[in-house]
Amino acid sequence: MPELPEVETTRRKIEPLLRGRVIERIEHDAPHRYRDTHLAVGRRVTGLSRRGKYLMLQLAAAEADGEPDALHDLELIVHLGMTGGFRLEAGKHTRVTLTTDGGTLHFDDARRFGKMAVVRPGQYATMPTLAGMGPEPLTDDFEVADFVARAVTCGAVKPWLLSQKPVSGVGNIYADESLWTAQIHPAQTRLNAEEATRLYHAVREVMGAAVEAGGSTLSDGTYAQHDGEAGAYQHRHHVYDRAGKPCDRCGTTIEKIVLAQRGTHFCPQCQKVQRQKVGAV
DNA sequence: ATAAGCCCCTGTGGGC
DNA sequence: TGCCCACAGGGGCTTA
Repeated sequence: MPELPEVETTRRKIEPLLRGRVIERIEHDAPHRYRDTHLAVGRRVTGLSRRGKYLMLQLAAAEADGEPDALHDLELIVHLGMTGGFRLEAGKHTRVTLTTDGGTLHFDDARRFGKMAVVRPGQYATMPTLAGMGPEPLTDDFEVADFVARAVTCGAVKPWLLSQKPVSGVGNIYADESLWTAQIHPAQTRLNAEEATRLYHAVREVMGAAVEAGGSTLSDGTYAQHDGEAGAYQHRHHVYDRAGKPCDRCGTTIEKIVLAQRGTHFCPQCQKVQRQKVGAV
């Protein structure tokens, strides 16, 4: 469930299970994927936060006893990858088992693209995407003027969004949905101010609505939350996984292409590539 | 410095 | 039915 809305939904749902708990064991057999997890043992989870698609558990000495302003001296970073998620029961694809004084959570990850690491707070040198993460789309840190200025020189706009640099947390689904909303072709380069402004507002609108809906869960239920609850935003997709169906805005058949190795869905009528006029006033 | 390409993994579904 | 290929919501690394 790896885009911002799904990660944020996961954060909210597992927070009550973890906040204030002391980690007793973290079991797995892949130390290169789940780095330094032994450092978390014996510490108390004082809070759960999120940056882009990364979850972080704030850890403090167990004696801190859940005080909100306890000095947390380590962070457990979790990235769900493509297929990662927490479960109450162990399953065929359980990769990590996290036991606290309040119960057990299983990290399931069929494709094993998920990662964990225990680090000093803010020490993200081994995670370059996290270290260079752009602003959160739903906070005031995400500023239209800055976004517009960067978009003027950007390469193909969809890969640019996926880079996590202009804004954090946008993945394949929400990139396609945002570009449809803004009526911009995913392969367009160098947006003008008007286009970039539309895209800025589209990203905020789409991400906000998706968080509110609890994210997207595909029809096979793969991306349901730990308690089996599904998100609802999949019912509001306009282009993602809708190739061959009519555009909700103009009725033209939605197309699917491959762009930067990712499936890309768009309306060829509403989202035409605009060539910027050289020397335009 | 930035961008494009390949790679890491496993499972599933469609086409033959 | 069985096999093979293509594809799947991510990110890191190498190369140009």
